[in-house]
Amino acid sequence: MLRKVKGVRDILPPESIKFTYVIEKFRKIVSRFGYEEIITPTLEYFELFEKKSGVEISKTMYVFKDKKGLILALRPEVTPSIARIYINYLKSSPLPVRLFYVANCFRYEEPQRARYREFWQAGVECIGLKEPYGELETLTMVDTLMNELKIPVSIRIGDMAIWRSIFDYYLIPDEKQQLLFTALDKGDNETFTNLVQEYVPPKAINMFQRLMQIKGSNVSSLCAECRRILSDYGFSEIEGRIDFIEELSLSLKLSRNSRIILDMGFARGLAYYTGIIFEVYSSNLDVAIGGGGRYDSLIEVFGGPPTPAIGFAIGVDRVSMALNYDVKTSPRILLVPVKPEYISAALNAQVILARKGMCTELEYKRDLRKALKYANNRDIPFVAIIGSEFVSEGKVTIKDMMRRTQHVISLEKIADIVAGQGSS
RNA sequence: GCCGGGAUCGGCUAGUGGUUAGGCUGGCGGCCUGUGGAGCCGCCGAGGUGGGUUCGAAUCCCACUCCCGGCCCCA
Repeated sequence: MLRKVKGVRDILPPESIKFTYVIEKFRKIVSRFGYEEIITPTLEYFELFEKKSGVEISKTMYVFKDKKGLILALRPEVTPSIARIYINYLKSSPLPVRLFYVANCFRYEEPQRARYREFWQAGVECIGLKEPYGELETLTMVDTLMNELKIPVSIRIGDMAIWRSIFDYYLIPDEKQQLLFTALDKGDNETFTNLVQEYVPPKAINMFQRLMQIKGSNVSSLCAECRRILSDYGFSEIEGRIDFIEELSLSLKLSRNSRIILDMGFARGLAYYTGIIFEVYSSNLDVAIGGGGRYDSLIEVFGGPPTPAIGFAIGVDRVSMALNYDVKTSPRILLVPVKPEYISAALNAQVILARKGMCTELEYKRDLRKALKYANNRDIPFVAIIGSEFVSEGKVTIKDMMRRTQHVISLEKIADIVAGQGSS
C-alpha cells in the first residue's frame, strides 16, 4: 500500500467539487470588490514568519534546511508574503492595493476534525485603507461571500487596540503583551492575572476582568457598558475607541444571515494585529471557518513605509465542510455510438456540443445496453444515441433518463431539452 | 507534544491459533443484434508496515505508520 503523509489529504470528487465551488465563489465575490489575484511562493525564509506570526504559529511550522543550508519554511499563512511583496514591488502603487489569493498552507499540528497539516486558505489583503473603511469593506465581503454560499454565520469581533493602549499606558513591554493576548484568548485568567499584576495596580486588574466579560450581540448596550467600565477606572480617553466600534457595527449593512457578536475578551494568535479582529463561525461547525483583522504596523516592521492594512481569509476546507447542500454541476450528456463505425460521428457531435458549452462524455466501448446502465449508475441525466440517422439527417435520439422519455431531434435542439435539468 | 478508539478485496463487512480468508456491493465479461434500474453465470479483487511467540498467526505480543476523535491552538 502506498501510504499518504499524515495530515494531508487526497481530495476526490465529490468533495473536490465542493472545494472548487467554494474557491470559485470566493474569486467571483472578491473580484467584484476590486481585488486581484496574486500567487505567492509556498516556500519562504523561516524568518519571514518567525517574528510577527506569533509563537503558536512558529512552533507549528514546517521548517527545514535546503541543500545550501538556508533555513526555509512552508508557509503557515500568506499575509507575511504579501507584506514582503508589497514592500518589494508595490510601494509606489496607488493605494489602496487590493489583492486576493488562494493558497495551500502548512502547519505541523496533530490532525483532528477540520484541522489538517495542509489546508487551503482563500484570503484578501487590503493595503492602504484606513479605519473604518477597510473594516467596512472587509466585513462586507465576508458577509456577501457567506450569503452567496448560503452559510449563516456569526462574526465574532474583538479589538486589539483597546487592550494595546491600556497595556501601553502601563508600559507593559511588547513580548509581555503578546503573552497576555495568548492568555486572554485561551481564557486563562490565572496566567493573565499573574503576568499583568507585575505592571498594574489591583484596581486595573479588576477593570480587565470586567472588560473581558463583555460579550454578546447587542452591540450598543455592550458598548455603553464598556464606556461605563472605562470611565469608572479613569480611562475615559479610550472611550473614543468604543465609539468607533459602535459606529462601525451600526454602519455595517449585513445580510439577514449574518450577525455580529462583540467580544472584548477575544484576542488572536497572530502577533501582528493592531485593531479590529474577527473570526467567522457557522452553526454546523464548531471551529472558525474564517478570520482576519487589521495589521497597521506589519509593513513598517518589515522595513516598509508606515501603511495601514487589513485582511481576512477563509479556510476553504472548513467552509466546504460547512456547506450542507450538494453542489449542482452542469447536466452531462452521454454520447453513445450504437456501433463502432459511428464513433467518429459521435466525436463530431461532441465537438459541436462542446462549442455550445455543453458537457458531454463519449462512450467508446460499451454497447447501448451497457451504456444506459452506466449512465444510470453515474447519474448522467441524458443519453444521446448516435446512429445512422445522425449521419444522414443530423438527428440523434436524446433520452431523459429520469423521465424515461426520448425524442429524435436535431443536434442543435439538444440544449432546449437539457436546459434547466441540473444534477448534483 | 499528550490522551482515547481504530486499520481485512475499490466500498461495507464475516472470521478469537490450523479456513483454497467467506458474504454483500462494485468493476469487467456473458446470457442480451439500436434501448436502462431485475435475474442468472463467470472473472477481478484483501488482513497497514516491520519484528516477535508458535510446528502453524488476520487472530496473541511489541514497535512503527496512517485514520477517526479529544486536549491545545487555529483556517
